[in-house]
Amino acid sequence: MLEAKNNDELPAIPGKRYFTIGEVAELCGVKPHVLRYWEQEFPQLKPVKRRGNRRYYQRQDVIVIRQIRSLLYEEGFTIGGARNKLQGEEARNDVTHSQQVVKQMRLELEELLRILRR
Amino acid sequence: MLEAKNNDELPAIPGKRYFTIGEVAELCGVKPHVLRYWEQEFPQLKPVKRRGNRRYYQRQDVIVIRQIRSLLYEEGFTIGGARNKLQGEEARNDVTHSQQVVKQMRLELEELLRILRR
DNA sequence: GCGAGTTCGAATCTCGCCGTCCCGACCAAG
DNA sequence: CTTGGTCGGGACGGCGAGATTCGAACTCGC
Repeated sequence: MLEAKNNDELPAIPGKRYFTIGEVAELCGVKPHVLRYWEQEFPQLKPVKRRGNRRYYQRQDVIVIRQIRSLLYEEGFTIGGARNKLQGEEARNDVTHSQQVVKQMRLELEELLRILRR
Repeated sequence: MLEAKNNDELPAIPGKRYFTIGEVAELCGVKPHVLRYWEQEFPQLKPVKRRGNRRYYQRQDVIVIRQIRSLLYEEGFTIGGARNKLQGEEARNDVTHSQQVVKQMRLELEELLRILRR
């Protein structure tokens, strides 16, 4: 399991469509049971569920989880505060969200560049 | 004692120089023992003390306390989070930073384009 | 300068947020 | 079919953020 880290140090999100809870846990540095708990606390976190109620997270979910993580562990919000903040955050001029998007985009571009150079 | 309220509904700060802890408690809707507790938690909160270690708050202190109150009870920060936010709350020009990032990205994209054209 | 009310700090107590642990059962990939 | 990941749910726990209690020291109106 990943150490508790700054959000910036988390790995790029691989280019696949779906992730299991364990993969997301690795990607976000948050344990699976915490992910299940957050799911109860954040209405905006709703992974697809399939047979046996297994969760399948998409890239967007991973980004949301990283946002939550950042609000809780870096900015120092309570869960309620983070929930409200996320809620009222349809606003795309939110800085941390933009940063996330920009960062993710750059990572993908870099990977693309690597592929192109072969 | 004042009800738990939105910060906006708190009374105006009277035009005097010094306030006792009880007055500040009224003015801010926060109990005296909480004010003493916050004093341990927020280095930026340092009322003058006089004979018998009695606290005398100035208008500036009242304003700081209302900020803390808002961060904790309205925005949903933890004490640590509120402390950091108060701390780093200066000359924080996020907009220019984002612009910086976007500009950097465009440069990278242009380079990518150049590579693709070869 | 007297007495009612306020404030002092330190220690102790409370409560619920935010997980943690454990469980037997279920599921997916090799 | 085996192995290891995942399921929900209930019991458990640390600790963050106050709340309470105390006797003593102080302030202020009269």
